Amino acid sequence: MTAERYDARAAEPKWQKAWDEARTFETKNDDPRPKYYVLEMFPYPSGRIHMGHVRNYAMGDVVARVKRAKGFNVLHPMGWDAFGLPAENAAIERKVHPREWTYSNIATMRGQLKSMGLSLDWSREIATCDPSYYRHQQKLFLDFLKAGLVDRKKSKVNWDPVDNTVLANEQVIDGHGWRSGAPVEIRELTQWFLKISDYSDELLGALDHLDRWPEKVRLMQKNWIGKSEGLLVRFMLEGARDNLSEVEVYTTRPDTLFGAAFVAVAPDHPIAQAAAKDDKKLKAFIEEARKTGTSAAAIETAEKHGYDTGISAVHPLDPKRKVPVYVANFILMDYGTGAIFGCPAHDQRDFEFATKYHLPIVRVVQNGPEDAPGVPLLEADTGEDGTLVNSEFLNGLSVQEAKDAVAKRLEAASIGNRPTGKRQVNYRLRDWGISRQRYWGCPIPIIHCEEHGAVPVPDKDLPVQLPDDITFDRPGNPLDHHPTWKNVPCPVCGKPSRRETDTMDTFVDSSWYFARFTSPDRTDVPVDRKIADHWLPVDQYIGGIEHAILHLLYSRFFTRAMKKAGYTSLDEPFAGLFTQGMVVHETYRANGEWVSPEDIVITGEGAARGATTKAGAAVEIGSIEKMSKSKKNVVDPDDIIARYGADTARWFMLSDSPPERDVIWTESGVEGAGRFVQRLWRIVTGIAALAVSGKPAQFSEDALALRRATHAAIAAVDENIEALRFNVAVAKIYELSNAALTRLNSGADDASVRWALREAGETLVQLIAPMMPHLAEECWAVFGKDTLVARAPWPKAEASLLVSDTITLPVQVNGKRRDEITVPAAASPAEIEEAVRKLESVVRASEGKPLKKVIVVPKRIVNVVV
RNA sequence: GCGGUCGUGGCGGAACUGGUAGACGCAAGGGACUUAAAAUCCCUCGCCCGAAAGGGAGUGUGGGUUCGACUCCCACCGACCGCACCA
Repeated sequence: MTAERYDARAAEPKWQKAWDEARTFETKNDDPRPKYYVLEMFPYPSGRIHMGHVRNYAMGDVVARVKRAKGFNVLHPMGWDAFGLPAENAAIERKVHPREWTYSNIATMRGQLKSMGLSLDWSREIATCDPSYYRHQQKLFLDFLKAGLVDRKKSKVNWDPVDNTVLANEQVIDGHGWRSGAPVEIRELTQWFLKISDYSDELLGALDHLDRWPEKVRLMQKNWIGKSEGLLVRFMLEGARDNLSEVEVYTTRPDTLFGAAFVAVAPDHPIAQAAAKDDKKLKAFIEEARKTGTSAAAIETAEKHGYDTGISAVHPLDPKRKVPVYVANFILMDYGTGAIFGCPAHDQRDFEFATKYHLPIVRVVQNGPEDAPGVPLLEADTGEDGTLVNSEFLNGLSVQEAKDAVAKRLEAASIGNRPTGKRQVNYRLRDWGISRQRYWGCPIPIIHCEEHGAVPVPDKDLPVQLPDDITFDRPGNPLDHHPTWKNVPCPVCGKPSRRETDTMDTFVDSSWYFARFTSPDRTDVPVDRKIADHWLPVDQYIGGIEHAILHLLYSRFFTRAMKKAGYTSLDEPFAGLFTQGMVVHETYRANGEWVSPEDIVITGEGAARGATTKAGAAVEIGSIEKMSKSKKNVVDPDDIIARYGADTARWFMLSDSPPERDVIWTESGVEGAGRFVQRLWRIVTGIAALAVSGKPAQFSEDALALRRATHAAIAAVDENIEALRFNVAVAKIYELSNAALTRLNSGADDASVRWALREAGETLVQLIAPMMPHLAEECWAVFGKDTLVARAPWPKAEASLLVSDTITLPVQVNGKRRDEITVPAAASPAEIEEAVRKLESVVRASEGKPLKKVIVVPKRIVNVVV
């Protein structure tokens, strides 16, 4: 047996070179085998890869390698989500050109990814900041424009005052910019929009068929789209100026119409605006409401305020009833009609409002005697179970019946030739504003002419390239400050015109890259339709949960838009989605300063667990958090790869924690993974040293036991990898390696044992190959193979070795395990019962009393009831 | 507030559709080898009683269904995540 240690540092580059030279992972589009497209979310080239990338790409690589071994033609590409703000920040802070900064980061990170030994087809690499990519994106934009999927409109936008740009609704989190974290302000700008809301219902409905997506993500998207079914209701007004004779409200609870206590409109509603013309107080109120609408702090504490306009609204079901019209700060102008009727008894906001302004609170839905009309409500009753009361012709109906009855009655009634009510479905999802006032993004290919308006850049002039000579010496968009770039003739009339200086939201870049990977060599079109239709959808997409809404929803829309524009034939880009957890690490502080894990020593365990710095100072162990530079709890993949090798890093990322949960990075965990690499190496070199001849006709009992372990491991590892339960697959590999090592250490005089050991060894190598590919190749060579294990077919479990002649069943007495019994596998339940009744432990436990019942569950368990 | 996910040893976690709870790894303890250390190998390792054999309770808490519950149902407690004036 060799005592040499496995040298990852020497072996890993060697095998990476071997794969490269054999073009092992380059994929041909015309390969006749069934296709399988594995994709991990491509990285932003921030500078260096982090452990999260290692985990993400290790998982994807396991899937890619296993599918390849199973005979699929696997597409597993990599690229760069390369436009974005950090490049501009680097330009400002360090005077580096965004392009230079980005490409140098890409070079570094490409090198790091290559050192991981991922089975990627690098010949398909793309970077979204490259004109060879974004020219097609500009073409797509223009085709979407033709297809009626683009809109240009003035709108209130979320303005990020730190990044100096517009954000989509999805990019505002708790009133703060998703990247800068700055409180978002509201501004009015003319913006380009992609009409994602045209697809609201389809994007919602199709979620039901995405059965290989996490339930959680589907639910988040469903809530985001926010479908509601309701009724538009017209209220006639008395006392409004500017000929505003009515207000239309939107409601999902028309059944509660007889509980209406007021009508409220948004501060920006025309009625509010008109009323404010000769009401200074109202004007001030509206100003105030606007302010609180934008400041993030106010949103949290937001108290409901209203202003009585003095206008009356006539109840549409009973003209004798009149309710006051308020302007209220909690009404949103861009949802529904910007106006509501308030029913305090059955809506919590309306309840608070009515309480504050002493408006009547009348219950109209009753569910049980405790809801009697005389009993005052302490809060709104928002339940939809119950029966209508106090509601004239609706009395006695259920909520659903009443909704229908009101809708029918109002649809039939009309004022001025228009029906008083109209059913309407509303969505929370708004159109996707894609204009960004930034330099480092895809230019929007439009030229503004005074005469001809927004004119598309002709195809022959694409791409509209970003100019290189730009400066970042003043705030705002460098494209707008550029002396010449934006001055171009109108494509229609040739008169001096102005180029659009906004660039596209970078989420546009990532909304179709998966399609571009299918034919990245086509310079003439964004995608080759036939090839894209062949490869798409992505069979397995893997990435972080943080993209549950933004990226995934945009991509689903974009895929439909591409279909409409004639580029592909599919609706859904990702058939299978897996969201992996983060890599987290303990945090440490000494004297109020964050301390890096490298600089501390852990002492004790359990409650006594503590830490000191290497210099001996007391260290406070903090919470476990996502690795971040600011908390110094970062472990650099390069260091780990240099010290242990890529295989160890990959193995550790796949072990222990379920892939969808966070994994805690620990020093001892990596060491354990490193030990396993050496142990496997010893097992393999030990087995390889044994003399083996042909497959024996007879196996000894020991040999057979090992063979059973081998084939059970194949079955279990396969099953768990298919289900993406990498941690369990790893455990099953440990079991087989333990069995093999034990066998090896207790001697192998028997030829059939040696054969079984050899089988176990080779199987082990194949099973680890998707996770630790370099070690596997080295071991494969030790076994004398002159082929790559990366090209070897996936092992198959022999069915005959997965079953045995006898089985051991646990025996319970009254549900407690008391004994076990070994019976022939073919034994009938009656025979088993017979044998169990005679068991000494059963006789003892029953104390001579007759057995009430014996339950035999075939192949599982026997339970005796005494 | 609404919606969701999850609570299992010192730690990460496993347990197929209701059928031996704690696989596997980490940490810990003991031993072998060594001049010594590292590496490696062997043994022990959830809790309580017991020298052992064996026994008892046990998967956040309380109840229920079942021959049998980590798994299903009800209520509660806790952690995490998402949404949050969407009419």
